[in-house]
Order: sequence, then structure tokens, then C-alpha cells
Amino acid sequence: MMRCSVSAVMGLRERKKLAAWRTIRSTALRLIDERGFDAVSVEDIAAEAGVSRTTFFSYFASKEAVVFDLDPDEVRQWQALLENCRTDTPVWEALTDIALGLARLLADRLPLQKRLLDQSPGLCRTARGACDGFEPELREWLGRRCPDADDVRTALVLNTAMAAFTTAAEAWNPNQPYEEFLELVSDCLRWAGAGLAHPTG
Amino acid sequence: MMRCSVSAVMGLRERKKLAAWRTIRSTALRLIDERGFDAVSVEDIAAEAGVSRTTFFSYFASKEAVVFDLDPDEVRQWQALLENCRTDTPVWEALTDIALGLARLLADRLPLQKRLLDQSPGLCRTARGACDGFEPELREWLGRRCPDADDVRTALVLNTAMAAFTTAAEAWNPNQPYEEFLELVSDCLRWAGAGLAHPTG
DNA sequence: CCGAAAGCCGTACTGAGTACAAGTTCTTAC
DNA sequence: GTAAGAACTTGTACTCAGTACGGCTTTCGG
Repeated sequence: MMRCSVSAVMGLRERKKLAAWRTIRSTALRLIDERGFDAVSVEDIAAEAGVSRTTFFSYFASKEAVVFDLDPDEVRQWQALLENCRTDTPVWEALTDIALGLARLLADRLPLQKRLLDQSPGLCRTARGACDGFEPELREWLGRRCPDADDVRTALVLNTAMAAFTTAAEAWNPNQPYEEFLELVSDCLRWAGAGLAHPTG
Repeated sequence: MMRCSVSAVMGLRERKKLAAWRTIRSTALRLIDERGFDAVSVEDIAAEAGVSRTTFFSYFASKEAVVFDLDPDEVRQWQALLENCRTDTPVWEALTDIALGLARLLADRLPLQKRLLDQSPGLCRTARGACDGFEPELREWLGRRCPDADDVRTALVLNTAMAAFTTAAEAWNPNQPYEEFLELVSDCLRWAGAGLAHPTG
């Protein structure tokens, strides 16, 4: 076991799985972009991607997941982002860095996601999905980072940071250059960090 | 039209509608409390309440709505809360007052809702529902209150306040006295208002 | 009391999500 | 290389939320 030839780096099975994942996802995004989220059924996606409906649901937990789930590569980057985080800076600064890192990580797909959210009412419910998917890992990270802190306070920090990120995502116009979004994220986190009871500074 | 006899205060039609609403709602909460959200179908609720499935959906937009929607009486109280808000205090203070007023308004049902959320995975997705339902009106209120403010900043204030409220609701144990929850709401809003970048104060 | 509006119900449909058994493809240990 | 077995795919069949609609009953206004 664990031979080191090229094909053993990632077995045929794994490679096929990743390829299927990407085919399904890109097919789904294309169709949804063309017709709108509600006008595309899972059936349509599966057929167009050349798999069965059953298989679609073995890759994605729901129809919405196909819009929001991360590519395995991106998952690795996201994990690296959390791991390589400086531990000598204040928590809020570290969180800001993570938020900006995440924003950069999502640069390819967020504009599309934003457009879909803006036009597809059926997707609004999960608007938070764009960011909520990262909550469990972030929570864990925060717990490791501040093991002695008050639970409520920690949760508040996390939820507020996510609210700031979401606010930036909502305010941003996907036709603007991505830099604008990064600045919005930065602004929102700075404001929330400084305290919203104070007048704008 | 517009006679002032007793029966004209609220026509028979309206009274029946309100009665039906309350019957459906209380039936639903009872069943869901007994068996869990996912183990109760809309069919069950409708049957037990003595109406048709169709009628259920004419009263509630979704199965989740029956858990979170406000009683018309509560809607009036909620609107009054927004209207009677002092305009001479800083926004964040006013928001804190509203949050506390809302918490008091929900005192009857929030413990039950919290219990349901804690145990019913199917409801988690809408966890925000407990508070998101108030967003549109709050947003409007904020817009009226600060017509000249930066849109992003305003949205951030709103989203952060809701995050604080949600954090309190998540942290609170429904078996604790309700006072604890009110204090949590107050704490979370105070912290967020003071700025999360600063150490606990 | 009569017409119009509002409300209720049964029926029938779409589409998401799950369960499962049978078939296919890859892996691995020999 | 091959055979046992794990992992993956697929079709089928089901449950349930949510929508559309036509017909019936109740209430309202005059």
C-alpha cells in the first residue's frame, strides 16, 4: 500500500470523483446562470451533467449546496488560511485577516453567487449560506484561539464578524471591481470592531 | 358602511379567521412539541386542527412559518414598539431598547421555539427565522431614523444588532428564567456597541 | 334578500430529498 | 493476474412541501 507512482498520488477513483464533482458543479452553475435558480431542476442538472439524480445528491446535500459548496482545492486553501494565522495579533485583527483571505479565496465565484442571489428569490433564504458554511470551522478556530474566553462573548465575536462579512457581500455590487468588495469587508470589520455605538470614524 | 355596533368592530369573517389562525398555530405547536418538527407533517397539523392542507397554506407561507409567525396582536405590539421609539437617543441605544422590547414581546413563545430549534435539525436552517422576520421593518425604521447615513454603515448596524440578538438567543438556555435572556441581549448589544476589537469591559 | 367577494376544500401537479436493491468499477491482498 | 470486497452509480419507488385551480359555502354590503 501507499506506493508512490503517479497514479497513486490520487487513485483513479478519487480522480474520477473529483472530475464528476467539477462537471456537476460547472454544469449547474452554467444552467442556473442562464435560466435562474428556480427554473433549473436537479433533474436538469443531472441530465446535462450526464449523471443520475441520485448521484447528484451523493455529491451535494441539496440543490443550494451546488451553488455554495467549496471545491476540494478551495477547502484546502481555507484550512491553510486558518492554520497559518498569526497568533500574536489581537483576535479581531486575526479575524479581519481571515475574512479578507476568505474574500480573496472566493474571488472567482462570489460575483456569480451574488448575481444569482440578487435575482433568484428561492436562493435568498440561504443567502447566509455564502458565509455560514464556514461557521463551524471558524468557531472551532476561535475556541482554540481563546480557550479561556467567555462563551457568549466568543460567539458574539464570531457572529458579528460574520454579520460584517455578510453586510459587505450584500452591499457590494458584483459589477464593481473585486477590490471594492475587499475594501467593504475591511471597512465593515473595522467599524464593527471599533464599536457601532460610536459615530462613524 | 363602518357602523359602530359591537359586531362591526371586527366582522364575523375576521373573527373566524383569527380563531382559525390561532387554532392551527396552537395545534401545530402542540404536535411539534410532542413529536418534533420533522416528525409532524403539514397534513397532520391540518387534520388535527380540522382544516384542509390547502387552508393551512393560506394561513402560513410554509411549515416553518407556523413556528415563527407572530400573532396579529403581537404584530400590533411590535409595530407600536417601533413607532413609540424615542428619537432623541443615539441609534444604538434605541436599537437596544427595541431588542429588549422584542425579547419581552416574545417571552411566551421563545422558550418553546428555542427548545424546538435545539432538537429539530430540520428547523436549524431557519434558526435565524426567529429574528430575521423582523428585518424588513427594522430596516425601514432605521432608514427613516437615519435618512442621511451611509447605506453600508446602516446595514452594518442593523445586521450587527441582529447578530447580537441571535447570539443571545443561541447562548441562552430555555430552562433558565427569562430574565437571564434579557440580560444576555443587553450584554451582547452593549459589547457590540462598544466594539469587539477591545478586550472585554 | 340578492349579488359579489372572500374563504374553504378536494384534486392534481411539480420538484426536493431519501431509501434501497441491483449492477458496475476500482482496489487490494494474495 | 485474479478474486473478494469496497466504493460508486443507477433506476425505482416513496414521502412530503408547496402551488394551481375549479367548485362549493359563508359572509358582507346594499
